[in-house]
Amino acid sequence: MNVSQSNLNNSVLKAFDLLEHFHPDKPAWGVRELAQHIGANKSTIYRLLATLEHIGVLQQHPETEKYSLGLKLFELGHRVGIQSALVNKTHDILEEVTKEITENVHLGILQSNEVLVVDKVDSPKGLKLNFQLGSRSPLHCTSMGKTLLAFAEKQEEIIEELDLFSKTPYSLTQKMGLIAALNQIRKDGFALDREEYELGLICLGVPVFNQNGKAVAALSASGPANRFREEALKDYVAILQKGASAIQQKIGNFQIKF
Amino acid sequence: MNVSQSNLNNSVLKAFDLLEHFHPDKPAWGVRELAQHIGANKSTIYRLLATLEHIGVLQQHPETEKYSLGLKLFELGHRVGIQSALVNKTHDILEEVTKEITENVHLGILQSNEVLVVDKVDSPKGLKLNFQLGSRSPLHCTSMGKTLLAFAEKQEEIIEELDLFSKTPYSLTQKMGLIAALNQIRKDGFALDREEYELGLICLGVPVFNQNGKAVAALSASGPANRFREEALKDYVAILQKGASAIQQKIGNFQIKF
DNA sequence: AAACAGTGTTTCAAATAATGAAACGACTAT
DNA sequence: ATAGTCGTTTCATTATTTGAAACACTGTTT
Repeated sequence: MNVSQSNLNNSVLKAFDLLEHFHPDKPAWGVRELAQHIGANKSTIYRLLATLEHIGVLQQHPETEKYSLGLKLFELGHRVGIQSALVNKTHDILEEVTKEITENVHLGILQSNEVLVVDKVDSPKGLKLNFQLGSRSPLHCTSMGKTLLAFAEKQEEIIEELDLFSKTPYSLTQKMGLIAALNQIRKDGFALDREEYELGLICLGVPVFNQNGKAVAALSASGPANRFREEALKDYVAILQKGASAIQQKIGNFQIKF
Repeated sequence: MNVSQSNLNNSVLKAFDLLEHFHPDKPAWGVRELAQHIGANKSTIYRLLATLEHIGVLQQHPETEKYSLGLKLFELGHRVGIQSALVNKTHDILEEVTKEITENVHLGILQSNEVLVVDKVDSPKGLKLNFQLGSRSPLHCTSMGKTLLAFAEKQEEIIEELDLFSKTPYSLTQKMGLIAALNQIRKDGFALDREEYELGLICLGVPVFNQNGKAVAALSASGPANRFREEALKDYVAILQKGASAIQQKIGNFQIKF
């Protein structure tokens, strides 16, 4: 029934496929509900959910009886190498950058043709963003995404696979335009996102190189468009680049293994 | 062969059992190595590892070919409810408490008879601790643990299950002594750990109640013993308790579901 | 050079576990 | 009462996982 790939373990694939459905937009599921949504048998889903609940990977709300992601995942997620190899060493730097730039600061890496947010520090000013830790954003319409893409080794390959959808009227939706933008970013050393991802939001990103000169992450600052002063761009870039080199010092030849 | 419980999915249980072996002390495993350690067949472990790698739950080091925890877990771990329901709302408060108390501040919850560290802010002073986010500590010899235990609903039940091992010469290893300490903690409203967990380390913990009056977390400050001033204890407690009530305001009737 | 010890990987019949339609019990609303 | 939910269990059928052995590859030792 399942198009089971080679000799991978089917049950394990199904279990993690299940977990994927627990995202912020729909964090809690009942048995039938989820079975129907996936298009699988209720019994199967019931048993998978029960199994995952039994080991704490899911937790069940005592009243609604719906399942949501459990503390075992919280625990495992914080053991991941990126945490110890990158974030633990560099969080302090992000704090400093945030203090100087007084905007929301994010650290992201390229993964599966998206930006994965691996660390962040909120702006001391009010406005908070919903770029959560562990969340993903598109490459073509974010400052971190464009930065990572501009310095990526397999740039062309990745671009071929991208869906250049229009997130706002300002998003780059044409391959040619995106490539031109990326060339400019490589020259400038930074990427600007003027409301390409969200109206009213401007982000600025710079690459973070490891000591082998490979771009392993992107550092960005984000704030409301009305607070952005064109003439201060140079200063913003300087602060971010100072942070990026500070990170470079700390991480040695760190690299994401893929 | 496996003592498979009721009708839980065996493969899923095995997969997560595998993942448990990737802890900070041994973050990378090869196929045979892990198979031998678990006492399972190489083929089985090989296929499980390959499956988990295929979906990004594990990643393989390009040179050593050993497996370690992957970014998919990072992503899932940060989606967990506790994150959005507790940490996201209260991290700012932890920052403030840290500023005032100028020591390492942790937020922990009771889970599986241990303290699970769900948020932390490092002291502005040098000395950092190795209480990582997502890590677990024993209940009987930590300030957060004793706090949570002192206000736990099923206190007696839990104590019966605890192994009161001696982490340092100061650890409480007798049931009677622990119970007496817990009674005192309930009276005082705070718990002190004087090198019970680690020599040279003193921690102070207070309970965090939700708006239904249930103790859902513990807030603690930790620092080197030689920096601890006996006469400032009241001030420390006051700062922590102020933070705890600020958290109480924010979390409503939040509760861990178990 | 040849034998050896160490990896990870594939094979294939035998053993086991997952599957799903249907029935069940426990609700709630009509 | 009836019909609609829900989660849960049953049991024969089906599909998958299993593991000893063989394989391919590496580097080391004889």
